[in-house]
Amino acid sequence: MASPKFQSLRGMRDVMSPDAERQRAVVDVFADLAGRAGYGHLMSPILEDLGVFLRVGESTDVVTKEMYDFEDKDGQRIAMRPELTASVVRAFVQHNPTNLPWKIWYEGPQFRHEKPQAGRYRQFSQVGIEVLGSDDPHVDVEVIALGWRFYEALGMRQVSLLMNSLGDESCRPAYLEALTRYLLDRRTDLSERSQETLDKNPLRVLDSKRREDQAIIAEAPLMVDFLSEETGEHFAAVRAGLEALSIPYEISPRLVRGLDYYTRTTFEFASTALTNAQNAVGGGGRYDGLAESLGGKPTPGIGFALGVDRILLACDDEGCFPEPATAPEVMVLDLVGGSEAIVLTDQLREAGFRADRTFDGRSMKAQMKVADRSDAPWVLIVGEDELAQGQVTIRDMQGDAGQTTIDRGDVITELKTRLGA
RNA sequence: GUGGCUGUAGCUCAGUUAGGUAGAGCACCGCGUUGUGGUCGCGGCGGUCGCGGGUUCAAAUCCCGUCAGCCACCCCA
Repeated sequence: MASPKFQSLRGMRDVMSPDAERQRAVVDVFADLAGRAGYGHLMSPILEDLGVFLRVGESTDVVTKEMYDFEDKDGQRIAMRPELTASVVRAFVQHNPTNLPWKIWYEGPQFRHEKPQAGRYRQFSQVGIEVLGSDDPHVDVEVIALGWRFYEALGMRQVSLLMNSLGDESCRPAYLEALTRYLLDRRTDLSERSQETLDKNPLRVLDSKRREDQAIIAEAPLMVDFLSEETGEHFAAVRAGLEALSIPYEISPRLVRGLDYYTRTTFEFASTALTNAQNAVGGGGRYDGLAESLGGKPTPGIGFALGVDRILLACDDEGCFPEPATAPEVMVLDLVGGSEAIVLTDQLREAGFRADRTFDGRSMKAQMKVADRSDAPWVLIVGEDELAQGQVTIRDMQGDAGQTTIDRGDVITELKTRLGA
């Protein structure tokens, strides 16, 4: 009886070598950039109390329709995090750090029960930063600039930065009223879907891509025309900062982000190298009311999340950020069995070399093929003659040095010399 | 969640139109050197044709269902 075969769940995949090394390298680049900019690392749990996310978006699909949630063995309502900002703010409120602004970076998997597609997975990975405790527009600039520099560091060139301000409580209500009135007047001309959206969150009608909505959206009142003096100045200061850094951006007055908590500065990074609908490689914004809604003191905050999986797809299209090399520096061939090869390989690794070896006592020809495929530049051959003489043969696999037999005790220094040259 | 396209060896795919009982290239293994890779030659392993059911003397091929991937919508990273 054959046992049933299993496969990974829908929308979830095994990232295998060398893609996995590449993904980790992306995170390493980000960690370095964020660390040098004064951001500490936060590793928060993948599971949170369901309430953490219910607070952040009653009209967002991410929270209302796509969340993996369940009751655990104690009967507690648990969610697998669909995003990380809410977790970070929960951690901020819980630990109440006193040295503000609190700047952290993070990385890790998130879960959304969506219909999968290239660049859209049910388990996906993001890197991001959050800053809590300051509403200085220069914080906005720093955050956005860090995202921009990150794409640059990966070699991405086909990224555009879209900027908008969603206003705050001083001006958004007036705008919402104007927008709602405008849309209600044209309600029956809107798509069915948009009519539903209109009832829940009029702002979101603006990012409909349905044809029948486009004419109405094009004429709709814009938030940027309703910004209060203070909010308008804040936005202008952010823009001036980006200009001072020569970071190109585009004002996108209909940019509305999916999470409800955004206020004032919002932005999105879109890849023009990605031809499918999933072309957003990052996004973020301010959420000045979120800490309070999670039980903390009123605290301004801003951050972004960048999609690692989509970034790598964009890198494939742009031909940038290749997989890191994983080849060993030296391969050990074992023609004699016994313990000589395991000891030699262990010593090489202890000495700091990337060292691998062959197994299974196959023919020398077969072992040479394995060594060749490994791309190791040097091969060490442990054969009967060598063993008897206390020697090892070193062979050049890529250059024209051929092979020579050296004393067993000289292997480490000899390899250092050859790899150093 | 809605609609559409696709699913044959580890990988990329042909074969599906006109049902007759499975192929190529690459990869892998072995031989050509009784201790030597990359090129070349020869040989070989490998598939319940996504899965389940139906029609038929006969199904990779036709029908139904189901699962998965992809595309658009939606959503968003």
